[in-house]
Amino acid sequence: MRAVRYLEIAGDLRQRLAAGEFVGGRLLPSEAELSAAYGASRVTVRKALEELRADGLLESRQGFGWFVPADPLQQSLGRLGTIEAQLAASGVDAERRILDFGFVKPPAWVAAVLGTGSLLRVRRLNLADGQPFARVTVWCPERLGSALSRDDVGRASFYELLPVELAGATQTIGAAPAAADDAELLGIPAGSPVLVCRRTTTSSDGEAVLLAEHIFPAHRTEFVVELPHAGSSMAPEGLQLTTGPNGRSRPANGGARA
Amino acid sequence: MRAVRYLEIAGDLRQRLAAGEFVGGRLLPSEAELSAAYGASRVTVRKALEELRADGLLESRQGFGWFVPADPLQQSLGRLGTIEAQLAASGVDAERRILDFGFVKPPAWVAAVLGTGSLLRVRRLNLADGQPFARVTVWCPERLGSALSRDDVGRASFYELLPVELAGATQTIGAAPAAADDAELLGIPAGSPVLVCRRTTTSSDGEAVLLAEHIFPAHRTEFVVELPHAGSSMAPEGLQLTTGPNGRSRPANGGARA
DNA sequence: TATGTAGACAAGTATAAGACAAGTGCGAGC
DNA sequence: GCTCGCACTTGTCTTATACTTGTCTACATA
Repeated sequence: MRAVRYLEIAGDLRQRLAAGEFVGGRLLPSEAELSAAYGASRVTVRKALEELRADGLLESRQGFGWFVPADPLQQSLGRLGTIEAQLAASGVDAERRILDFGFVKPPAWVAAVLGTGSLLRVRRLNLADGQPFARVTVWCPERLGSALSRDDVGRASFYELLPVELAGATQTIGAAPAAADDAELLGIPAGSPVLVCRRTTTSSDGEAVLLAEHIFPAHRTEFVVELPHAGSSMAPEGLQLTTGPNGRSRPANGGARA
Repeated sequence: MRAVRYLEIAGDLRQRLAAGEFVGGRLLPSEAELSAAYGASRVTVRKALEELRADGLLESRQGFGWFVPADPLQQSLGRLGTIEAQLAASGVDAERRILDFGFVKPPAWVAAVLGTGSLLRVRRLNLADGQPFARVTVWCPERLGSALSRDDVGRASFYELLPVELAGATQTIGAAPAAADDAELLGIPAGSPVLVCRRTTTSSDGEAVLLAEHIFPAHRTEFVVELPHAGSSMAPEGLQLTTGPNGRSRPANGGARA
């Protein structure tokens, strides 16, 4: 089993961080010192440090050093409001930038919902006030999507465009490490957490007609559910918690980083 | 009947993978090493590896190596049901292991909701069929919590225990990298994504009486929302998307390296 | 034809060693 | 008070070697 040096060092530093060795506003040893201590080059040590930075465990300032951030990843919670209200209040324009528009063969998990036929796939980046806000992929059967142009999907929502009556939807909310391309589009480090929301919309005749995947950067986004009556169950009404079938021990992101 | 070499190798690798020989954020032996070990050419070994890649068991990156993917398939979509129903149906026992029970001064974000007075804090680990399932922290005002014993909270839920009438709740669903201690409890690597659900429950007289934080490993958990009518908005009914104040400066170039 | 072997090459990654620019902290000197 | 320079830091780049996967061709064998 091969080992990767910088991941080893990152793991060791992670342990030392968890042990509280560096807390208290103190700086870590300099890259040069760490390099000597671990017997690795500065490039390698740096990669390990970048790894921890991507996890929000460390920060650095040029000319100063590496340190444990004062508030490691909390915040961004607290003040709440609807997205529409926020956007309207601050007068920002919600731009939709189409990244990709075309008919493709769906991957397995999409085919399981919409069928294996050719599907219209639209990938776009939603911007709020110029800031990337969400990476969206919409899948739609060719039968319905063939009437749509690239300009259509940039102007209006699929709900308004599709010539079918929509009945209901099922939405799943999960989390995952950001893929490299999504991370770049959203302006976040690869591997940092993103909220993944997949919604299957069905028409009034019970057929799945739309599958949308929204990917939000976790540090800027969260969902809020208002529950008029608190149920006795752990999961609130309207929400169902599902567990995956596997107890697979999730490996460290050996390659998930890039 | 002639044996097909690359299928033999694939089968052997499958066993070794199932035995957990390679998990853990490390790399498999290189194709050259496997080639020597199995006495087969690199092309043959490669075909075996590709076989496992097709099954989602392995991934590779050019110049890096083969590794067990961070995301063990999606699935778990489709099969829906409440957590209670699922647990009951599969006959697993949902154990609650109390980690911590005591009165403490709340951190700022809790004090903002429940006040700055001393609070009962219960930290526990929820297990489903022996597997860690969620790390839960419950905060409760001393006035209400002083009547509860450690055994009480291990046996029943707070909803059943509190002598007040509960009116409603607000739940936020977000994602974050796992803290080191949570990661250890849940059996996942530190920094990997977790779903963070915080629910504030209010009594019938409008006072916040309970604050619960559930932390789920993202790769095993996702929320499902059933939406009878599809709204025209991007965010489904009952869900509001909120953006944080975003004062936090994320590392500008964290993982932006391609 | 299907399968396997052997080899070569391109492209990407890991690591080392070094150089330089730019930012920070601090003390000497004014 | 103030500026200046020095020491030290991170940020970024180059050069180089070794190793890895990705892809291809040529050939052997049943």
